Amino acid sequence: MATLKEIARRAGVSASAVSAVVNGTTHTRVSARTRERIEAVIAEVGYVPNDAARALRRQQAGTIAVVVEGLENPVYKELLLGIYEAAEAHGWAVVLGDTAWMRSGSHFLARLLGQGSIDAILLRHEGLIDEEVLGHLRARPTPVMLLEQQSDLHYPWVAVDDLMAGRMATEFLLQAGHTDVRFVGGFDESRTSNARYEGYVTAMKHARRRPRVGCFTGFGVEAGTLGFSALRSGGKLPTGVVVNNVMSAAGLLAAAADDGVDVPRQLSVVGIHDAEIADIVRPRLTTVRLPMRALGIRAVQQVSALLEGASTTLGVITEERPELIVRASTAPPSR
Amino acid sequence: MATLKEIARRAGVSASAVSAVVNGTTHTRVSARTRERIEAVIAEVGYVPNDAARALRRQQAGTIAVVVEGLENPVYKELLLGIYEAAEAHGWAVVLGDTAWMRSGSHFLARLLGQGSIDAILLRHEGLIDEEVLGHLRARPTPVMLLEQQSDLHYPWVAVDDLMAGRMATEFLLQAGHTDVRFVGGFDESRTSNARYEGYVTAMKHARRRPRVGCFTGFGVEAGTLGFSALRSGGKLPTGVVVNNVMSAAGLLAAAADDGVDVPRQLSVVGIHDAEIADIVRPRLTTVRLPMRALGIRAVQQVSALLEGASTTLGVITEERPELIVRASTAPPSR
DNA sequence: CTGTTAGCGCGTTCAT
DNA sequence: ATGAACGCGCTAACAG
Repeated sequence: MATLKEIARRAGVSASAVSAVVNGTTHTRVSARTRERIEAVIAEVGYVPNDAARALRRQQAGTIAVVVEGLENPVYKELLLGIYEAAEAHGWAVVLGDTAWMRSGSHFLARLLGQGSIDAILLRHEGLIDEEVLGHLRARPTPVMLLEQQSDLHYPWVAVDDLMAGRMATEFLLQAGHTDVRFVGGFDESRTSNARYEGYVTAMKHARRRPRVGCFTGFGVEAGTLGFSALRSGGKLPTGVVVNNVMSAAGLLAAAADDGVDVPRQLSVVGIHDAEIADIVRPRLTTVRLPMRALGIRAVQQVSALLEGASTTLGVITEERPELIVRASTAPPSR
Repeated sequence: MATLKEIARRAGVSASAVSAVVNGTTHTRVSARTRERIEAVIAEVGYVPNDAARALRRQQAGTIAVVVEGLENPVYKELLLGIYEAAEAHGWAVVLGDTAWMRSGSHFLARLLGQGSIDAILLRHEGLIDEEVLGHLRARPTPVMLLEQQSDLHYPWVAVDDLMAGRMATEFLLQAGHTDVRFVGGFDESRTSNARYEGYVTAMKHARRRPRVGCFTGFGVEAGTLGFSALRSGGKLPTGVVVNNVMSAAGLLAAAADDGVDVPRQLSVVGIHDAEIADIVRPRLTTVRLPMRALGIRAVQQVSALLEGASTTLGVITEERPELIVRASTAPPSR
């Protein structure tokens, strides 16, 4: 490949002149004529700077990594969009990975841990990462920002208002006249689950209804089917249920259908998080949309500030609130 | 951060000795005693090699990029798993991106184009990428391997047997007694769509049934709803339909339900590609599972060979065949 | 068996 | 306005 030096040789100028043209630097000034010459040669040869050399010299790679748990989960679509947009605006490329890849000894982890190719890491996990891996990460100077999760390791974090989301979902059912509302799904070491559940409890207490202990069955679709079984086997079915995650809500819906339970006439379902799946299933799912795009943007801003040595002001973002999207899986109780 | 040189200084040895220990090289041999000293210092200081310097020196980054169109599509789950596993086995880290990020001028694209941080690119797109971007890519020496797509730019490619998949789906319906079977979804510049459609046509002709011109409505969920409308407005509804993509099939199912059409009694639906969604919707979708994991593994092997200067033997992989997964969206025709 | 040396490609300071 | 020289951190060939 053509190197900077090669371009300089061909254009009959020094390497620093080429560098100045490529980077628009003012340190080394160059006349309009030589600039044109250089640009012509660059275009002709198809020169592109070597990122490794640049990263080494500049001591930053211009790339941030985003690692999420369960990449195939559609709820990340908006988040990634926000991250990508903000990162580009800040001059960064973003690369993605799945937390499942962060195994001890993996090359993926090595890339995250080793300096020079990744400037910062945005990490979205559910508290299921190997402590050892987290320890490695902690030992490195690469800034890590947690998305939707807190850590006892005192990492900075940003999150949407999950408590509010849980509360909104519950209040919606309560206001529709439901009295027996349950909370299903999630994982008790997860901040999001706890916050959403807390929102549920808050809303119930506020309405002077007795909250029931949440049934934390996990995250995926199967968490919904499991959740439904739990409700089923727990005596009388409630008339309303708030599900921790839209995928689980879809699973619960499917289980209800298989069991002959009519949604929404016998059971109203609200899922937290909005995704395309909500419009695919029948009945369409009522959901609480979370401002994931805003979260992504905010995360990038924070990490940018962090990289520039700023102290971190973080936590729950407030620029945009969760939003209830009423579809067909909810109705007033039929009795 | 601690550098190699720093470790050498602290351990009172030369840099090359440290390098040898870190990399397990035999070029420079080192005694057990010094090795222990060095390892102790490394552990104490928490030294990790600088990837940028390594990449510059070795002239390879140890990272391959995978760029897919519509990252949120669940059909990539298996593919990415295969790629990740194979890449790790070959000593590579893999980073992901979405084709939507490959815009002219984006930093993401710059990282793909610039040498030193990415050794090879695995690209899965549907023929919708900017020609200009493709041109840039072509001008670079970084190997590009196309997944599930061919290109007029003579890139090497690998794909699963999409034709077979289309054929299997169609034959299944035919054998169940259907005579009016249609093909819906996809995009006429896409190799996958064309291959699957060709499979449909082949099966129909083989059964001496008249294939109908495919209705190429796109890829997503909306392609299914659009497809259903098209069938609806085209006179008598067929009794069976092969849908290009499982997401579109789910969309078609939803549209059918909204229209009061009973699946599978009035209409049998087979989706190509298997994904969790097939088990979420009701009725559950009959699908043709494609060996995406095998495809990912093969792609990595190919690109590895390519990087080592081998000539490329490629095309449709045969180590694993598509597989019909019968669920509840198909039945014999009711008349 | 060990240390010295010479770059990899680039960006920047300093001297011209 | 321009070029020479140095070093970022690492590896591999070579000398001891």
